[in-house]
Amino acid sequence: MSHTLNVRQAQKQKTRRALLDAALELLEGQSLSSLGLREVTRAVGVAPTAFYRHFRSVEDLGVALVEEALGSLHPMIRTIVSATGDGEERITRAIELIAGHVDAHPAHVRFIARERHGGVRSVREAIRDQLALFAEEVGEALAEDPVSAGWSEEDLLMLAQLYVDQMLVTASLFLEVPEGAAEAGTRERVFRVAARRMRLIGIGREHWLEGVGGGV
Amino acid sequence: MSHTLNVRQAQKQKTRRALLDAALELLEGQSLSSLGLREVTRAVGVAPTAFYRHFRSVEDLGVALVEEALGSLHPMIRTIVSATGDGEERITRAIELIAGHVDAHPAHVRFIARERHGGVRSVREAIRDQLALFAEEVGEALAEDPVSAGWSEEDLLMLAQLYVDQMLVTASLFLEVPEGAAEAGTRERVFRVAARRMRLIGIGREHWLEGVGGGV
DNA sequence: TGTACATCAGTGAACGCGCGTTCACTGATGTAC
DNA sequence: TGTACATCAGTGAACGCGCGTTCACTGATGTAC
Repeated sequence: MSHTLNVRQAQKQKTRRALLDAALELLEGQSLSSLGLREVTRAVGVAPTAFYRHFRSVEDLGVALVEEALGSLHPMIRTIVSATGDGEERITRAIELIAGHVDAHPAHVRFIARERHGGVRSVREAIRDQLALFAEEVGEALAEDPVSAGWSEEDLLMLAQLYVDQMLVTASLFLEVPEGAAEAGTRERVFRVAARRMRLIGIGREHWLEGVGGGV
Repeated sequence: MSHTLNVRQAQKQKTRRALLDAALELLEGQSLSSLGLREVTRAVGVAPTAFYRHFRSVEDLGVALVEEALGSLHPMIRTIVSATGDGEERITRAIELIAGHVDAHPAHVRFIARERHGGVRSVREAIRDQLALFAEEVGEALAEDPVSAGWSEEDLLMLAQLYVDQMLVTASLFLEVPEGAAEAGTRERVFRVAARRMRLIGIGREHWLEGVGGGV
């Protein structure tokens, strides 16, 4: 037993976590490309130089945050796509899950929405790649649904990407809901608009093959 | 005639334009929240202090860029929504217009995609407000289409927002198409995926009232 | 048209400040015997 | 268990640099007479 309860490694992990958490919090009010190394270490309470024991640069830390933020999203997607029930039930359940996820991890959602098109290339690419994996996974789940009988691979992937996109759009709409007295009303409105969008896409899905099946 | 050909004003406008153009170019590789005032003036070739003759701050310049970038988008949207022809023709034409817009104003498209969820509140709000106006306008245009007979105000606005969103998503996909030999193929693929998405939404639109009209 | 004064876009020096990175270090934790 | 040495996460001083902002200025353009 050489590495059980290694105090040194445990402490290092703790500092690393603190750096990631502090960065995520600081990023609620700015973009990654303007986040400073000293800003992060100051928030944690360690010397600036300690940063280099964990990350090469702030950009590097950003890539680590992508893994974390999209990692927390992954199980939710699996739950949504594997849900049973009729269309309307599934839509309601999916949006509830999204709203719950935004409540649980608002900083993760904000980070992904902001940096998906943000100013740091490596972070953009990491997000793009992860979302492509999500879409593939959703595509595979869709393929097993009887509604998808007769769909081409390409059409399924298109639909999957649309769903993943909608999920992010919906999540970032919930993020903008202000806290306070009027919150409930706005939140309800976001919920209804999101449900309508999902419903319209679902209807398009049901009738997709009607226009294609003709004498081609 | 007191203000015809005012040389002073013309010169001032020219410098202002140069500042906006330089900023837009610098923003291809970073976010507004990390863009420096000195960086912009250096690119233009004026003293840092000259900046203050035109903008209070970089944030202020950012808001001006929103007006400009979304201003260039506005006529395109009007053209798309007022187009005639059958569904498939209109989709093709719309995507061609979007691709053409991205070619003509890549920096505008990038700026909006990046700062829509970026780190500067006033710029986010300016973009949100302008896009809400676009959606309203598209909603009004949709209302006049016979296909929209029987649609509620709320449903029309939802569809309009979905179209505006898709337009931006499509534009930012074209933006990512690399230049060079393989460009044509990737561009073609973006075109096809975008067309499929529009088609699916269009099909959802055609059958929207079928599920609602029941005995409720 | 000519002159005397006003305006104001752009200048350039100066400021205090926080930045990222380097370096040799310290001292607690880990390891070998 | 005790001792002697190795490892390495975190320190703190120091660096050169570019930042945003202030200020009094200059000199071309505009205006009044």
